[in-house]
Amino acid sequence: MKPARLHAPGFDLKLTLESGQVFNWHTHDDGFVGLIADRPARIEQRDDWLFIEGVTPETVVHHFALDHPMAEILDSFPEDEAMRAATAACPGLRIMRQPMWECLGTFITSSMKQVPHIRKMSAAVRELWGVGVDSPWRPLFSYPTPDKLASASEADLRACGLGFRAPNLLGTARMISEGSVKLDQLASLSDDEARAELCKLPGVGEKVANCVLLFSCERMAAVPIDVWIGRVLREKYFVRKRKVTASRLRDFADSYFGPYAGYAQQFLFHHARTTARKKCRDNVRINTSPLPHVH
DNA sequence: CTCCAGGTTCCGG
DNA sequence: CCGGAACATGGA
Repeated sequence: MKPARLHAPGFDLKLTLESGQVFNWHTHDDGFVGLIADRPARIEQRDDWLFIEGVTPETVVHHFALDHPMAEILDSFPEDEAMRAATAACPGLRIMRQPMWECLGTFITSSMKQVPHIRKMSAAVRELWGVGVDSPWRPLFSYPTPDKLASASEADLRACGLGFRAPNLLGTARMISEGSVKLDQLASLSDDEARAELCKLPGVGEKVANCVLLFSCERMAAVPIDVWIGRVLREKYFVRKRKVTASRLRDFADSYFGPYAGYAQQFLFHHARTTARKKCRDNVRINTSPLPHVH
């Protein structure tokens, strides 16, 4: 496929790929390499232009949701200080359109893990049971199908470092494989119905279900509430309130942020994480600075 | 060595 | 309904 160029003003490839919604892209020189629908792709951004190899620009537009109405989305957010700071910090961040099964599988393994760990576990699962895809840039592996994964053993998955998540991923793969939950039927359900259906799967609770709805089902109102978002909501919207329960947070998130609440969540999430990392670096600097000697 | 990480599930008030 | 605890693993 011929290399192509795509004008993508207001889009930030690096920010989008490193915002914790997707775990299977690799840096390659000044660009990124990964699979889109099992086709190897290399994308590099220079200013407002994307340089694309391996797939069509149309594929990139769809996968990275370059067609999302960002002006309308930003306009729909509530006006408060936390949202203003978060949106200002995240220009160009898009919520991608991921394949459902892969999104579900990786987020099942995400519980109590940091992003780099999730990437590592996911890579191990791909390399053991996925299909190797020829790529000019680096070896790539598709995410194994439910059928393929269903044939693995729990011990196999534990060997990938999944720990207690192994039986969850395995059990979910088996249920999808048997057809007791049908992912391709979710589209016809309401948000609540689809969420309930996903929650039938082992290892899938509200948070993971909402990740799947938001990142792979175009349900822009779905708000995954993890520890980070929980912290942000408590600090910014429940100031000095005692004992804000999880269901209270969920009700608030569902009613306050509007039709694109999932986008609001992703901006708040990324902003919280980046400012926390900065704070962490500052602390390290302070702690490692030489102590004054007292004689 | 200790602490905690994009949670879920089960159990006892 | 709500709070606690167990659940593996690895990196800081």
